[in-house]
Amino acid sequence: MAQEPADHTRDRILDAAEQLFARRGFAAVSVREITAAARSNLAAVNYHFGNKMNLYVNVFRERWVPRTRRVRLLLTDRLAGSAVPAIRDIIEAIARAFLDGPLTAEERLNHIQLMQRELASPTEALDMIVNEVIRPFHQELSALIRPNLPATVTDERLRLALLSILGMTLYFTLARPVISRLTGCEYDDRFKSVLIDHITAFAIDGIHSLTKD
Amino acid sequence: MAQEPADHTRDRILDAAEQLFARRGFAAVSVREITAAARSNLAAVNYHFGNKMNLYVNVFRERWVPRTRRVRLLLTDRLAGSAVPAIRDIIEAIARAFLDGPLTAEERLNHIQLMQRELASPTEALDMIVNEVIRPFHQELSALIRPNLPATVTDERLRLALLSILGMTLYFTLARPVISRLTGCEYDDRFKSVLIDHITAFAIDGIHSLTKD
DNA sequence: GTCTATAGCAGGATAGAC
DNA sequence: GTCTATCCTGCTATAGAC
Repeated sequence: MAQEPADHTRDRILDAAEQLFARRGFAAVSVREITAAARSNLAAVNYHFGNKMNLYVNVFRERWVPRTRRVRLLLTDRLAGSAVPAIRDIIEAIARAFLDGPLTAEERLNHIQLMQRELASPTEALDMIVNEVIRPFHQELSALIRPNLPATVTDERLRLALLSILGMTLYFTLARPVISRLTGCEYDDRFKSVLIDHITAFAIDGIHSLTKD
Repeated sequence: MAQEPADHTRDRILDAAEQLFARRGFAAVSVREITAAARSNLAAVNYHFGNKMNLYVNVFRERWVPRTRRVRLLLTDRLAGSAVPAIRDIIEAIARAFLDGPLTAEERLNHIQLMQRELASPTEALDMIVNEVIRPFHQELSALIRPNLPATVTDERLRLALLSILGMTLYFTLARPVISRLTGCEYDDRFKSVLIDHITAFAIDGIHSLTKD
């Protein structure tokens, strides 16, 4: 709500807050740390956002949600070449978006960790992102996959399959601390492309289960 | 380290701490809350565990780890009927263990939420449970699945497939706040059995992808 | 819009009586 | 092993100068 000049302090606070909330969670991060990282004054959070919780919600509003728009546009652009994209291309695009998408490594990490923390401790931010981002995203993907399937497949089964694809992909991202320890693999370019290939192959055959019985 | 009588206060603190840490996370819970819930004195946490962090780690040591033993025994018992259990039975047993296993609903929720919080903010507890529980569990499951597959399937691909099955299953549990909002479904018995059937069918066909190319 | 200073409180931890 | 009382640090939030 600044008059006309860009409010730099406010932006720096949002950036610092996103990073810290993503890495360590709402309760573990203090306003002092955030303002120090943003090279601003302790009182700035209260001036610009009222209180700490409102800053947290605004990280989702002004950083998390806009970023999903970018990812989604790129994903649908990539699929826009054909009127009815093949299932293989849809699945690979999903996997790639989460593991190796248009975001920088740091943005992607922030994004996924914030999401994960909302799953663990839902706040009012979760209702917002489910309604504004996740639900439309699911509907869009369902509409893309639907023409590839026989009409006998129910909407519920399609939704479960889509959740499974997203689930596998997200798990390979969220469970990274465990998977790195288990496999000894860092998430470098080689391992990420192995994962994308694996997810695509596994899910294509998994989808076939929908067309049986 | 009590002399001979069972140390009841210590147990009540562990129970209360597990519940609170699982629901809201380490940083968001105070020692005061824990001791109040355990109907014990504020100083009891420091007396029995030294400090708050050590209490947290002991929740994993004395509650989380032993519980996995129970689940694992039951899972392998169920599969012990046949020398080479069919893939279908293995997958279904895995899905059932996480969604509808031998634990009470509250135990299962505590268990999964604690795991999720370690994924989001790893502590020394994560190294312990990866080494003592998760790695042996993966190895055991790999050994069960292996005889069902052609020898041409590499260990790495088998491991990725196993991670995918566990990933789907865990995702349907971890992402419950989102999935309930998206689908409007509560996780009642009907929905859980739908999920188990879906995961089993999807993963069986997904596994087929290993035997191609 | 930014700063200093501080109110006001909740947190973890401990000392020492019982 | 349990309790009370208390220390002291760190927190959020605000008042008010600039």
